[in-house]
Amino acid sequence: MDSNNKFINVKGTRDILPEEAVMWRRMEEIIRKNMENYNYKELRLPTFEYTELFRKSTGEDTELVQKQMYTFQDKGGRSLTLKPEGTPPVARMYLQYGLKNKSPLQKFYYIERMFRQEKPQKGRYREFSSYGAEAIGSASAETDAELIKSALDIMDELGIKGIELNINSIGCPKCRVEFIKQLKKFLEPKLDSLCEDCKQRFSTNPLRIMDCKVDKDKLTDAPVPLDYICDDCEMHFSMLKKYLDYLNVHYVVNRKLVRGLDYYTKTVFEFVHSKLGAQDEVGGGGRYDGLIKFMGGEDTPASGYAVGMDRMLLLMPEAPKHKGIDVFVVTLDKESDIIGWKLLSLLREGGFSADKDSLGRSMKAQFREADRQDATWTIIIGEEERERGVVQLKKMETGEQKEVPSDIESIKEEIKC
RNA sequence: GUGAAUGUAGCUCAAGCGGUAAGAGCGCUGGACUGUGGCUCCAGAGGUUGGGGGUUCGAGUCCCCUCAUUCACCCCA
Repeated sequence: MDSNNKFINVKGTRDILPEEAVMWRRMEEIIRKNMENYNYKELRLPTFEYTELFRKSTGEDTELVQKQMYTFQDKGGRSLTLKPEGTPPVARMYLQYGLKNKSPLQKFYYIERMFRQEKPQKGRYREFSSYGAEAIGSASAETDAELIKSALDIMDELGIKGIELNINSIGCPKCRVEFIKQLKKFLEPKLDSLCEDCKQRFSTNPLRIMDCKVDKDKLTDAPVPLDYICDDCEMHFSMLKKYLDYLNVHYVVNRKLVRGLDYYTKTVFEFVHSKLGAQDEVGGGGRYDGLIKFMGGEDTPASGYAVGMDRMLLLMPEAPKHKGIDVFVVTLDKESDIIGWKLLSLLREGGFSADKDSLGRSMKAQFREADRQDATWTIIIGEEERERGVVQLKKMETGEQKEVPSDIESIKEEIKC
């Protein structure tokens, strides 16, 4: 409640009113259609998971786990967390149900609400929606390119222009050891001049220092992962670029791109758009070859991404109008109102969207309502019509009106075209 | 978590240096047109100016606190 003692929505949550809901539905339909064209199967995730799942898989040292999770204890004393991202639950489901046994490559997508307790601002909410895609079982750069292309297809079909794709490779655990050694060597002499966060990261997660905005001037000459990646990773990255070229996908290699979650290996990428302000990332993802094994499964390569739907919505062109209803029934007296009420039900049964006044309003007001509802037809029933067993059928756009027998079949015949 | 800006009708916004029932447009309701929507005209409803405290003869306006929103930092979708 606010201080005016009225109920309002919780900070960081959003109410979606009918006009905007039309946009959301369209977005969801386009996501589903495209992901299924790519043969990804829909998964529906629980709203909350054991806190351990995220602590372990997302990474103890990540910003997300340290300060953004909605964690609570249930009455059984379990520590639970509202899911802040989709990849760990998907990986858990993959393992829990032994899905590798169905086929060595499993491809999933989901459309879900996520929860992170951050200070809200443009494009950043505490409850937000994202869709994601995960391909578990393929080590090929072909799969990375396929994932990237699926996101671009969706944004394209939504009418979003001006998306930029950044890609990079952060190497595998093997080559990262050498890179981190070099990075630390470079940073050590400057350590005192770095910001507080970076001083902390130096020991916990030096990779993250690379995309620090405060210290970026001091880092222009810092080593980047690409300089140290092994032959295998190098090969993977050049294959990725080749596959993207095959698809005519335009990309920028951003050598400083790293991601905030611990499980990424090799390929990382993000989609950005300048219109979004500070939160310019529409979506991002990468390869996470170590995660499945780390979570107790067999050594299984995997790759995936997530896109912020709230942010996509900000980029979508103007809202298509809510479709109007087919028929609005106008009645002029009490007895006609009963007839109209029964007719209304028959129209709905017959597959037409239809409505009538239920507030006892004047005829003029009923017509105004019909207009507001953008009704294609109006059916008028009054004393005269009742006595003669007819109704007036008016086409709202032209104002033409004709008399039709009052049985439902005759009416349906007239309005179906 | 830190910083800045902003809170006036359902929405978008007015209200000189503090000055005497807080206004407009849109929307809503009704009427002009007593059985026909949109256009036009007329009328009406709707506000403790986010909340609390203070200064003052007097506060929407100035000060303090608080809450909310927005944008940015940070981080990410």
